[in-house]
Amino acid sequence: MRIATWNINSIRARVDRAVDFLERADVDVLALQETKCKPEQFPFAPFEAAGYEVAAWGLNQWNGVAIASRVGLEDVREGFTAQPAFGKTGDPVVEARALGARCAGVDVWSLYVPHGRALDDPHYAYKLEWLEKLRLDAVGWLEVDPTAQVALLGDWNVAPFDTDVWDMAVFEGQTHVSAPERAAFNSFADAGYTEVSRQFIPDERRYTYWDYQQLRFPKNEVLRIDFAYTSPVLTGRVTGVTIDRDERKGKGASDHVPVILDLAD
DNA sequence: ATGGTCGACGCTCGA
Repeated sequence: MRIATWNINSIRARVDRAVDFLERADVDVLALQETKCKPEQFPFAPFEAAGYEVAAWGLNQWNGVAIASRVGLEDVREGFTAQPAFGKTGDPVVEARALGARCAGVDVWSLYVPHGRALDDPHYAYKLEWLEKLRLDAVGWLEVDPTAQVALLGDWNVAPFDTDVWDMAVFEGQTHVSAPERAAFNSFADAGYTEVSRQFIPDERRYTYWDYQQLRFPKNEVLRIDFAYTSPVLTGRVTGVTIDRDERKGKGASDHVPVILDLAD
């Protein structure tokens, strides 16, 4: 089985790329982030024509997560327990940043971790709380069933190592590289999860995100921020991980590329 | 040529 994660940066702008990718890469389950639409706007038909069921959650033009599967899609969960809310003005809202579903016995989570914006921005505290609450849930699932097969897939908006950014000098005092963010990210490993993309691709300069600004793709000014944590039993099934850099090429590319996990049957 | 991006509910916001 192959499962993948991809921050698609608008599913409506890139549905053809998404379905082409599923077929070309022979992917069974795809976790999508930044779909940027409500379910009633989601282009389900091309996925269904290709043989995939889709669960989608979105509240407005921001955020949005979805899971496409051709191996079953059960027990869909919008958000996790105690997922924090955020609102710059007005009442805080639980944003569409986490969607879970069971696909062929694997609890797949599509995660779009808050960006943080700046170290002194309320969004940064929100990001840290969001990760902590997710960790508590992830720990709880393994307490209930230590053999649970859980995949925490998505855009984590954290660069865990200095070599995950093209130039640390540029990131001095910025989000994505701060010690609290890195500690929050690493706490999932303390909880028994393994970040398998690093395990299988330990090489430096294997990036997943090239900002559109400042010609960062041709200049290779990039980040590694898309990751896949797997629970112990699922980690034992992972036979390989691929970062599909080619998906950043050409007209109409997302600014992120897919990360693909191969699982033994 | 010393700049240069996208996507969305877009005269602006978020990444």
